[in-house]
Amino acid sequence: MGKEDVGITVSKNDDFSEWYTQVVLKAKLADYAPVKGLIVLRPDGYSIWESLKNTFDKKFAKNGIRNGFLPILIPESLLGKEKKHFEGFNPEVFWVTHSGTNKLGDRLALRPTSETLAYTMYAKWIQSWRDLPLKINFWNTALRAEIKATKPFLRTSEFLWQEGHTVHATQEEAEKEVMEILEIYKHTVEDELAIPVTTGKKSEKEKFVGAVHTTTMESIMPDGKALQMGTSHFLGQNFSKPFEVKFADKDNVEHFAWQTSWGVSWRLIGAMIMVHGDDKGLVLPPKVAPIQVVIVPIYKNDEGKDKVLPKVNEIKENLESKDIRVHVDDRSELSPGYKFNDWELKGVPIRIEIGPKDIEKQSIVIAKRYNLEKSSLGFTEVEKISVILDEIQVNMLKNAKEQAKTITIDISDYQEFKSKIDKGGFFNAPWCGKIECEDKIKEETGAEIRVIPFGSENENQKCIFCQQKSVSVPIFARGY
RNA sequence: GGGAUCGUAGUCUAGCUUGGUAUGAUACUAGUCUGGGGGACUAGUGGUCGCAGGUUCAAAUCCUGCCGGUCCCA
Repeated sequence: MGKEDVGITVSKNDDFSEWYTQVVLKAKLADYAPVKGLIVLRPDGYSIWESLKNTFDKKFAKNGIRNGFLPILIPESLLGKEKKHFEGFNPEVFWVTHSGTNKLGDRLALRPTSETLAYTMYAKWIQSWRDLPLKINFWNTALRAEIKATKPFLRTSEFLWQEGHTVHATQEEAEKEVMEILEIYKHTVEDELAIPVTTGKKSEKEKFVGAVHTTTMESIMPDGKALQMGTSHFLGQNFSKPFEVKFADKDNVEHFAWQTSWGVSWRLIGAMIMVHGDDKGLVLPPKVAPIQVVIVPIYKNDEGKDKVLPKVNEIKENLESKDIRVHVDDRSELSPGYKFNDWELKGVPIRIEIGPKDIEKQSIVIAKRYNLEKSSLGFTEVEKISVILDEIQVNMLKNAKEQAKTITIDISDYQEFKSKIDKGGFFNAPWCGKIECEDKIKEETGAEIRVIPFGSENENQKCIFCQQKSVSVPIFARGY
């Protein structure tokens, strides 16, 4: 492998798809498993997931949500209990048909999602209004067969996610929960991953099968395609009726409960790679970076080593005492230049260089990954690094917002829309609310309604397709 | 769902048309010199040529099926 093969060999602009795959593999976030459509998450990838998980757990807990765990197998009879829901998932369900050599009577599904199983249990656990609300979140994996067009983190047959399932006594309370979750999602993605999102509702056509309505957060990727970052569904009584999730109210009258479900997956990691990465590789937001600061010591001989290393360790301990995740790259067989490139490929937010010259000058060299800027910092100013990490986090979100803005387009002329769609982007286009127009637009342009942003209701414009009075201005885009 | 294309050491690759037991680079190991942006030299290690059948005296090479990767169109 020559110099040109160690790092990323294509430019993000020239071949986005290839670039993405190389970043995932070469930054060692994940690798392909022996079975088609499945990937193995490596420690650096899993660490990012764990970081997100920790943040979500804290926020969920504040909302009164606790974690539980569901088994992976669901009997066919249960899965089929809510008919629409079943039809929606059926093509991509993996089935277990045998135990050893014995054929099973009732096939078992590898969960594509757990509504049916969770609500079977909920029906047993809920009798009275005193049992409500019931709010449980499950960290697990879901399995949905992806036969073609698989992509690490974005389209895989098994993916890590969380699915939350709540039960409420009233519709209002359930709808409020849906929105609170969406807010948690939005803030977590923006604050931790530095990715701006647009929140709103899915159209009838695009909503979760089985939901009354689906709220979503969508982001635009640098190649102009939209990515669904997470959804929060209001299920109404669509599941509580077939699954008999009932409770006796204060007046002792039995009611079907109101439910929600919601989830985000490791797709968020894919989004982070796409939004922030560059031609040198991954760029990690400090908050989720497994290593936030890497120190590369530089010396020529033992004499230099004796001068440099004590300072390196001192700075390392100093930073660790401030809860900064630090790593010293003391590999002796590699040149400093190699290490610089290596850590840039892996996306570490800050690199510190300390060599004999720095010892003399009583300063260190700092290189920021996200903008590749180098500067120096006096020994006495080392504690500023935690502030710099915060600045990087903020600036990354700011940059991502600007990037998103440049590929978001207000449009009202259909011909113009058609001519521009191939380049990708978020298109804000007025719509009459009819599924016929939505279908036609998708058929002719490949673009679908990704999200009807909150507050985009608008009756003063004309539908971009049929020219009739608009009801809202959704975001149309081609998606992942 | 339809089509195309690829698979040889950790990685990239030559060889395949015209069958004769695999080429080079890099990585890896050891040593010496090096070290502030992908270092140099020397000596080594590493391969059931994706898998399974078939044709043949002989298969990386020809044939069939399967597995896996990638891309294009619906």
